[in-house]
Amino acid sequence: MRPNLALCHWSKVCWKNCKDTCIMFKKLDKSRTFPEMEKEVLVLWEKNKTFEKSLEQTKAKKPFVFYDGPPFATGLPHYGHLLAGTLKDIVPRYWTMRGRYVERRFGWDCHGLPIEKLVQDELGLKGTPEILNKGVALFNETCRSSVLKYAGAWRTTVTRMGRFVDFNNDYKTMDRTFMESVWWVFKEIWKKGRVYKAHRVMPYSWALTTPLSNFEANANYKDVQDPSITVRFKIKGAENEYFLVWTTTPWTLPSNLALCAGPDIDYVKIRDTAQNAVYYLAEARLATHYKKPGEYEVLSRIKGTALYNMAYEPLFPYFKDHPNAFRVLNDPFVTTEDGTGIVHMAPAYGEDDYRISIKENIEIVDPLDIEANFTGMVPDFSGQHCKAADKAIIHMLKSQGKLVHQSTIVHSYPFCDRSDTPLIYRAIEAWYIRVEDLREKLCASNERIHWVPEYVGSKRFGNWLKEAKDWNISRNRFWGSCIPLWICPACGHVECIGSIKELEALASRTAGDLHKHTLDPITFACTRSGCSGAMRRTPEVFDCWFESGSMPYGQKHYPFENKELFEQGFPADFIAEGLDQTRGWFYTLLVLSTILFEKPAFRNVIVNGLILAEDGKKMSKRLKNYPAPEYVMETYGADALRMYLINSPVVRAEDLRFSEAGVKEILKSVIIPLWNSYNFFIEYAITDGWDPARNTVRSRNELDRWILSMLQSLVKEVNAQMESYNLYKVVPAVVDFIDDLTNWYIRRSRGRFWANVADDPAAKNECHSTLHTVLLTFSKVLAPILPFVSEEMYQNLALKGGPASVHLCEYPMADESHIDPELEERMRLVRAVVGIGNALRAKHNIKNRQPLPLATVVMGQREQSMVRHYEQLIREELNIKRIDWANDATAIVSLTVKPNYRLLGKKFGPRMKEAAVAIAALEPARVTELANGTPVSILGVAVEPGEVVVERTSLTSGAIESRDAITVALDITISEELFAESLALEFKNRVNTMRKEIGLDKEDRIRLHFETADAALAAAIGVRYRELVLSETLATFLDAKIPGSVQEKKEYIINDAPVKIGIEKAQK
RNA sequence: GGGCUUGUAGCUCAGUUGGUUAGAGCAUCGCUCUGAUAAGGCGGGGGUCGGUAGUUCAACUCUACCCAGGCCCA
Repeated sequence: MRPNLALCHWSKVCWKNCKDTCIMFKKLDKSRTFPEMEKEVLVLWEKNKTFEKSLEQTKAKKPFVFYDGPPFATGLPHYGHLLAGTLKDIVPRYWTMRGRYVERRFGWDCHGLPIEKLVQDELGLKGTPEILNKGVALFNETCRSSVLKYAGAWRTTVTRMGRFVDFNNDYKTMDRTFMESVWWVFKEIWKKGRVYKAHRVMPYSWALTTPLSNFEANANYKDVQDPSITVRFKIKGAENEYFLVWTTTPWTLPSNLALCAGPDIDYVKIRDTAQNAVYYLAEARLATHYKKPGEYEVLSRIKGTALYNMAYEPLFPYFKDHPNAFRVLNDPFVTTEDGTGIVHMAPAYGEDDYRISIKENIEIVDPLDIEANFTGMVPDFSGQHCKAADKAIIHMLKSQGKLVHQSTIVHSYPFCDRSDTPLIYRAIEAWYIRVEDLREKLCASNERIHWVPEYVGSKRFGNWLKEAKDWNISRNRFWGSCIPLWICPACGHVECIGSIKELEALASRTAGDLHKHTLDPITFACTRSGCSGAMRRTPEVFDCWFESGSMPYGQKHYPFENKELFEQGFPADFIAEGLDQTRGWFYTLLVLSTILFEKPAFRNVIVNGLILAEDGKKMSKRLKNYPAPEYVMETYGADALRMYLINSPVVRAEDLRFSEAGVKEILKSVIIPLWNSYNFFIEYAITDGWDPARNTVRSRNELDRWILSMLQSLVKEVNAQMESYNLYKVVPAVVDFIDDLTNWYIRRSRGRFWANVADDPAAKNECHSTLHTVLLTFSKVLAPILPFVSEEMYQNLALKGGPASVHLCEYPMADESHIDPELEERMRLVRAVVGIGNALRAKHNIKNRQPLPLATVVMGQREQSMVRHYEQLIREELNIKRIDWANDATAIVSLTVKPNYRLLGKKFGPRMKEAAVAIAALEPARVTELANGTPVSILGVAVEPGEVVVERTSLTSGAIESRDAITVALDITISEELFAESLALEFKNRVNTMRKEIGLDKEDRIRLHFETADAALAAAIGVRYRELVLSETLATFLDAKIPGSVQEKKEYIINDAPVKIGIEKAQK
């Protein structure tokens, strides 16, 4: 890594006697961008097999189990995936460095509607009949070959993000081993008697010939015009009396089997004067149906309960002999918001219809085929599509005098998201897992999970679990794991298969692929003795959430392989997914693990929020309202993107408006300053030929000890936050540390780095050692979050013979012996004093280069004793000749006291206001006493100094400012001498600027020439501060004349006067 | 409609068990520094803490209702 060896600059003073050569650091290439650097690091990892090595070297260590929630690879990864990927990288990297074995297998979700829909489009197949017609084999094989179409692109992007994850040893939900484990899971549940078959009314797409989940049905509501008709049902045994019933789905009327009234609703029996008929309807609905009071006459009033069991004549003859049908039922779901208060029930086509009818022992009838055409059960409309039959049905009712009113209604109606056809609600036979009786156990499992943020687990997820519903696990589709139930058509016996071996034994043949088209042909003799039927598999496939929830078992092919390995590593230590998985993966993992093992499947989970576009809308390719991830990574780098993401509210499950400026900001506030510090160190280490083997770590210098203390405090803090999965608390701590490092430690240490080695080799070694230690440790601290820049730094900073990558290092643990809280406090005070001084200069418009004669610093005795030691430092920072220390500021400031409400509020309670007035009114002498530590009595209660806030206001208009308990006063009188010094410093600044501009190396000696008409300036430079100028500009010669032979000439302005400067490089 | 959640400066966000001058970064304006710099420092302006009502000596914080956004569910 470091090919360039150079002469050891330390050879004269080197106590290790390395004499001729030292290993040098690699000089930084300033033309290289961060993305370019990152790509080189990727090549390095690839070449050195860094990820593989990190696994290898921890193989024997305690596992830290991570489950990767599998994404669909039917599209390219977006920011949501990158965010999840970042979390899934940072935590495992961290624990790897903490010495745990973290297997990371990438997972692919291969089954389900997204891919089926794509393939349907690709093959031009509209619905189930066309798929069956073309052949399930062709369809499924096309799915198989298409599902990983984007896998390559995923791998590229995920790798570019820096994620260490195993793509070679990945898992796919379509793997035969995975699918076999799914069978095992299902059979375990079957054996526990939790599987049952039932009807359920669900949204149904006739175009796709499949039921949809409510969620899918909600995705596409449209305003449509539908018929709105009121029909009359003739009451049995009464002449000319009818129930009035309203519907917007006339096609369900042929399947009508009952009516329903609300038990507590008031109904009226009226005579319709125009039609001369008697009608029953809800009293509350009268006004809607009859505009004028004269149109009807009320005969009697009755409760809904009185209508119960009244029989009526069927509208249509198709099911006239249906048992228990054609009577009025009661249920509180009926409202009087619309219609007539009497609801028509077609049990196959409405959720309430179904529920109430089943309770009343009315079996459903469903005279529609899979494409929703009427079958021969309804001969009048046979072959007509249900929606198309509306007109003919209305026509027939009208001609038979059963239609009372006809109009249309515009309402919001769900459509199939994929085919854009209206959905119908329809009873579908499906397989269920009983979950409702498990609610308590689910909650108990959930108690054992550490959620970040906490509320997602306790509130959102907890509430959901309390109302868990039985789980419909079957889908009438093709490309999925098959439900392993074989049913005998002769006797109805059901056999659940839990492994390939079981199936092969029963079928006396080998079973290959486990997908529908290869599995369904496998039949076997009924296992019930005496039955000669041939058992066939039930046609449904699993809900793919069942597979996702089976992932812990499937990826390990448990229990067929890896039995012990799995059991040791279950539950997983960590998963991370989006908030939208509350009802998805989080739920299915928990349900299955609770049924199987009465445990959660994971111990810790970070839930991330949604990433929106900067305009607050969803990211949309069409709207182009967000920058492409590739562009962001190639412009700012993956490190910047990673840190931006984890420093945002998304890691607390809140939304993030993605902002390119935010990524740039991370670069500016973290990565660039870090890089500059690193560059600073390298420059001087190279200049001095400093060898990291010489690192002493401990230093006598207070500034060194301070930054080392701050470093160890940071390490402690970062570990604490990482251990509790609070990733969002890490970046602010890091940013603070970078500020300490660059704006205090390095700035204050420049002089030491610039000094000659020979002057004090030990001191020089201490500052190199310190900064080296800080940067090397810091690179390890940052490694999980900024894997690239930390690697780049590590490669250059690390000692030979150590781990080959920062990602193979042990994570730093806080060395408490370096932490010195008092030192940290002292430095905080020093920086406060300097801060006030700088603020005063700014306020009075005095440049830092203008030396000032005196600063008076007023602070408490204890604080003063902590800070006085740093007088030299403060003088340099503030460019002040002398500091006077004082602890009584009464001459320059006035004191006012205010109560510390938090403390005194408890003491005074309701008398607080009174007390506040009394405290404010204290006489100056008392205030001073109090400020100096003497308690005072307020309203008869002793008030301690700590219970009040003392505020200082300057008495004079001079340069005085107070913050907290510190007051600084600057003497801003500028003597002729100080002014001359400022001129010299200005000149020095111009020369050094010029040195840089003309490309001189910082060690080059120069011959310096200048010309100016300003006599004071010329005197300051050439005479009074001649030595200062010479040494500060590395000049060997200084003359107030520029000979014509000088090539480099420039003109500058100092204090309004033009100055010409000429520089020649001096011979060594 | 229900559960959860968010609303604080132009933008992105902090804000302890309620405690009185509501903070930071960015942006903006002014000043300034620079022999590590893709830089840095100091200062100014900028807020009825989504709204209303209540509890309290005291509310950004607690309660109720309302408004707006989000996720999940119906």
